[in-house]
Amino acid sequence: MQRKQEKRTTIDVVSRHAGVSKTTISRYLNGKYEFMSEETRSRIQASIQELHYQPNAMARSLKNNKTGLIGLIVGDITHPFSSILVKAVGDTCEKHGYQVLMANTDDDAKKEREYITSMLNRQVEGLIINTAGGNERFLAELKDHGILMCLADRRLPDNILDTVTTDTERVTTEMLELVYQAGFEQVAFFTNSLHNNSARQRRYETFRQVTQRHCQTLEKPLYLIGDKSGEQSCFDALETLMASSGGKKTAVLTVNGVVLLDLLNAAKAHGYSIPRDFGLCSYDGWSWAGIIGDGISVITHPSYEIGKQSAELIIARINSEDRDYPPRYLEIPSTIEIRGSTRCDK
Amino acid sequence: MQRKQEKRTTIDVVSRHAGVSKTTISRYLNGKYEFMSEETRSRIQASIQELHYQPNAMARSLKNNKTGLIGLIVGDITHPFSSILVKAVGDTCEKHGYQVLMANTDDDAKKEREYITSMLNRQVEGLIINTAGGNERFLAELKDHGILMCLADRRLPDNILDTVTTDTERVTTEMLELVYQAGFEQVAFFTNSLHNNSARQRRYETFRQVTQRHCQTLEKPLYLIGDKSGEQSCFDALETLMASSGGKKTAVLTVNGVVLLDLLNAAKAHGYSIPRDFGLCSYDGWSWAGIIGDGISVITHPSYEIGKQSAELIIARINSEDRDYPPRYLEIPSTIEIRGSTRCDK
DNA sequence: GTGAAAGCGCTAACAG
DNA sequence: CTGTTAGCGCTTTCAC
Repeated sequence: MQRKQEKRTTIDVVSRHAGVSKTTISRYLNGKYEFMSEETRSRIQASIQELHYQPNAMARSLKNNKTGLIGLIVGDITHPFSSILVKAVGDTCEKHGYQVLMANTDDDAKKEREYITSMLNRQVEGLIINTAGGNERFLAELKDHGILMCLADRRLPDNILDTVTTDTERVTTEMLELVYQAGFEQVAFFTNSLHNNSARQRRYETFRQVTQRHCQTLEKPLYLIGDKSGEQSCFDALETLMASSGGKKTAVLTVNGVVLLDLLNAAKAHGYSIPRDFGLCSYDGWSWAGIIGDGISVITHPSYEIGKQSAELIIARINSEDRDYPPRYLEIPSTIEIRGSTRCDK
Repeated sequence: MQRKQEKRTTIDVVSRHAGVSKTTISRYLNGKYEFMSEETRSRIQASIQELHYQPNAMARSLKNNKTGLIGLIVGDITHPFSSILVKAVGDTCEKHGYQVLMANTDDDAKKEREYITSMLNRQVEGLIINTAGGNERFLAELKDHGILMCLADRRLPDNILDTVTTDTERVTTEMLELVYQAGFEQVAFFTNSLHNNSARQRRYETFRQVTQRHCQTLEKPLYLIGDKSGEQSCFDALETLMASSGGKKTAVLTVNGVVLLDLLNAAKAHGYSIPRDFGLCSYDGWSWAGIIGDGISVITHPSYEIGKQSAELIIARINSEDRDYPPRYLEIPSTIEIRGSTRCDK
């Protein structure tokens, strides 16, 4: 048994086996049955079955200039948002006969550029990008070269590309208003680095605006938590916050599930109880948010829908006659779930 | 601006621009600098830069019969295990110059077959499969056709393929012994369907053996929770268990994080407190397990390592001279974290 | 209805 | 050192 490379059967072998030309086989493969007799057709079918023939997709792509491949670039596949996005994109692409080439950038702009380039060399027909940020110029150039792209979740200034994101401003405002209504007098914002991350920036910016309207007296509304060693810096930040709260009913909004987890650990370490010592709400409605204490109030990201719509947008553009129509911009609604963590007992 | 398809520059254009033949360009691309003068070399370099030339990877693959593509099939990308696996495979493949074609099967054997076939048509050089189960024959046939595969986490009978999994038997035994030592008198196993899932089967089988050794008196040690509507059936199962516990100190082992979450919800609904009313431990050391109550004792799956080793195995086989060497079988150690949920106060 | 032949973009003998 | 030539496996005119 020394097959090693075991060459797959090619169209040539099949054509010989069926006693017709490659052309006819090709026609058969592409469903152009009107160009052959009933008999030829069934003979070809038999040969293909017998030889277990499977056309080489690479060769096909080369000729057709159509690979049926869509590139998906995510910042952090480990994050639940990304994995749901991946699933949605996969499901949607499959429905349209596309397959997904995926890469994880660890939110590194350089890696992002490398993967995009590599995928383009593989002739992906379009790209769905959850961009790490910092590649504005690069992406703009690609667009000028006629590369088809759709941004998922994170935007670019001026929305020069198809974009699917959420109604962050609306849902953030609503959540904060609910917290104030519940009786909290001040709210702090815990986040990791805002650098190059348009989603977090939008969250913070809205927070800032709402906070201003409510005549915030809190001396330090923003707490930056290190991206990596979140636990310790979160522990310290919480201490600072509680020390300076001046007896006012205070709540915290965490920018995502990761920071939320850091904060919960910090609270536990400090011996704080929620919502007795401080109120809490967060983005990212991860499954466990409902069973911590009396439940954490959350803003849930429509991850699946973002992925689905991103795929639909890019496929629509690929299949469109005029691929240069103006960029589409979609905002998918997030949802709010109010639970025990934002109850305020005066 | 009506570029539409905007053809990319090809090797032909570059060769003309640089005033040399395609062959020389090709040599340049493949780093065979010894075959050209210093001058030619720099001229080519200049042309490539100027024209922004990027070789077409498809065409290259077709010629070389080497795509640099590895297929990754996961059962459920939404599950943290899978997303970490994907990350590990991606990282490792990148290190070796491979790229990942990924697909999610929803643990559906038919989808699995379809995706595998489609990937093979795209000439992936090897496959890493977290198999849904039920495709034993299909996979065995592929192997006979010389297809290179590595199984991740879930095994096949007889280990006919390269496989990377965990030392489930050891770690399960150890965890259960710790629970008995802590003072619990009986342990029940909560799981979703064992059908076609070798990982769950191994967990249950080990549980069963350990339970027998401890002269289990519990009338019903196994509780099957529906795969989908887990909450309700878990609620009922918990009720049954508590009703039949006969005053004995009882603990529960849940087969994964999903069932654990269902059980926690059920316990909350019933008003049970852990570990006062029953002890609890689980597979899947998800981040939140540490902050529920006094922490949940968990068995942590070495997901990243499984992915990494799977990729290493398949790449090793691809690059090997004799690709037919016997299958490798790797067991990566899981780890145990004991927390408050398995404390037993008599 | 069917096939011969050219070619997608690249690589690899083989000659010079 | 460099170029000519013949394909990789498939699709597509164009002719019979």
